[in-house]
Amino acid sequence: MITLTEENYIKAIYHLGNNGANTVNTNAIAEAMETKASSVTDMIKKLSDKNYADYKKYQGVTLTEEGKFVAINIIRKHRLWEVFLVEKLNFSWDEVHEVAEHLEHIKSEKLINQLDAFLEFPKHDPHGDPIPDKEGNFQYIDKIILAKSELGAVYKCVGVDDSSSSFLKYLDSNKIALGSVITIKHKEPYDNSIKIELEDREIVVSQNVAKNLYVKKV
Amino acid sequence: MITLTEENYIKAIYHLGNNGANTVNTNAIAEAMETKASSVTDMIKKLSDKNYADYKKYQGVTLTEEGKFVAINIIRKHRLWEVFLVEKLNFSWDEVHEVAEHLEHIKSEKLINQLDAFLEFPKHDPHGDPIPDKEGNFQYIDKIILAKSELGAVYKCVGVDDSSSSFLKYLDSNKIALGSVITIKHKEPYDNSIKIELEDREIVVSQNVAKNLYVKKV
DNA sequence: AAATATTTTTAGACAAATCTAAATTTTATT
DNA sequence: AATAAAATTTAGATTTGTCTAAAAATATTT
Ligand SMILES: [Mn+2]
Ligand SMILES: [Mn+2]
Ligand SMILES: [Mn+2]
Ligand SMILES: [Mn+2]
Repeated sequence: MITLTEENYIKAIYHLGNNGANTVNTNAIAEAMETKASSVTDMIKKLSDKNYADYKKYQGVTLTEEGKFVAINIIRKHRLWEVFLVEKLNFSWDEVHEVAEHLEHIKSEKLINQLDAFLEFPKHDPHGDPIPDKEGNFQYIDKIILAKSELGAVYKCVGVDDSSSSFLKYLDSNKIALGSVITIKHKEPYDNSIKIELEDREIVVSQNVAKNLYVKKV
Repeated sequence: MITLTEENYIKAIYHLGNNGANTVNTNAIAEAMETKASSVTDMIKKLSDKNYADYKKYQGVTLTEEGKFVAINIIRKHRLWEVFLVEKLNFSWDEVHEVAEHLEHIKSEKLINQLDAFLEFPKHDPHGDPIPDKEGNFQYIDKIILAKSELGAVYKCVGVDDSSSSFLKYLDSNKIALGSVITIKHKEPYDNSIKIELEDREIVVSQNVAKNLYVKKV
């Protein structure tokens, strides 16, 4: 039996360690989970005992294959629920994360696989992140951050790195959505802001925005 | 803040006390929750401290108005999720209860109200039980158990008292569903079994079945 | 009404997840 | 290489929900 808390730690370790690739520090986990380092140490030991993580004192932690599988499954559930909330229940993309944070812990294979089918097997969540399939497979999109775009080139918006409500609301108010096609009109060296063309209008976005919006060449 | 465990106790007290009307005993709660009487006493004290229940030592417990409101809200969520699972995710009516037991604790007003709208404001769950609206209002159907039916009269099946998987599967295998119309052909005094006519066929159901199936005169 | 049985509560302990404060190890700086 | 700083772990408490065993209150029999 795996507890809700254990699941949240495993997911945090997975994300912090670049999809389970790198070792993760105690303090990084503590910050992500909004808890204290001592609590993290205790939990890491437990995850290690239960074979979800490899851990050597003072050396950080990595997920085992079993741990990665758990993480991917929670992420699958999280993202499918987000799609459901947006597509079927009229949530906006800045409202879904918090609710999905709870729904992701509901344990029923049938529930999640039927939900997947009901949503017609979506490949991406409302923020552009890939949704793993039943077996845990998923592909990354070949995307870059807007900050690294080339002058004059044409891109499509495909994801966000920052899923905070304030950033998503900023995009909404500027009518930038996933799928929007943009042209790079000017890259300002002084403050790294970027002027982009969007359908009928041109807007200037800050470096901050440019670093958190993923685009793909079209 | 109300915990998941507190919610489950409140719901149990509500159901055991006939929708919050009667006093409920410690042992009855212990049996329903599959826990020990001593644990129940502790929890009752807490619910009383938090003003969800009225409690006098050795005298049993009743829900306060606040407690009843909490109970009705959990029941609303439970039953809406059951409808969702059957209508949208192709669950059968004997599979939904267990999953709904978990989904009922997800805390989001918007989620449940949008789900209600998405399902087009259903009035009954898959077992024929009424679904409270946003304000907590709901009506009972004017129903009786099949055991109390009159010879020769025509009834419609409108609900079940026993939602156990085995009973529901029994009904499925005998093609008895909510909405089925039946005629009472014979009431056997010896073992209280009842012969009923259903569309094209006649079957005999035991007293056990007759006591757990709700019907309404048509 | 006294004795017995049943129900309920209390006392004390335990596991899970957290915290603070102190101790230890590792890393960075002089 | 020694010292200072930062990160991590340990020790000991706390809260929530549970348990067993014993005590107390209530209900049932005789
Ligand atoms: Mn999310
Ligand atoms: Mn979560
Ligand atoms: Mn149910
Ligand atoms: Mn429940």
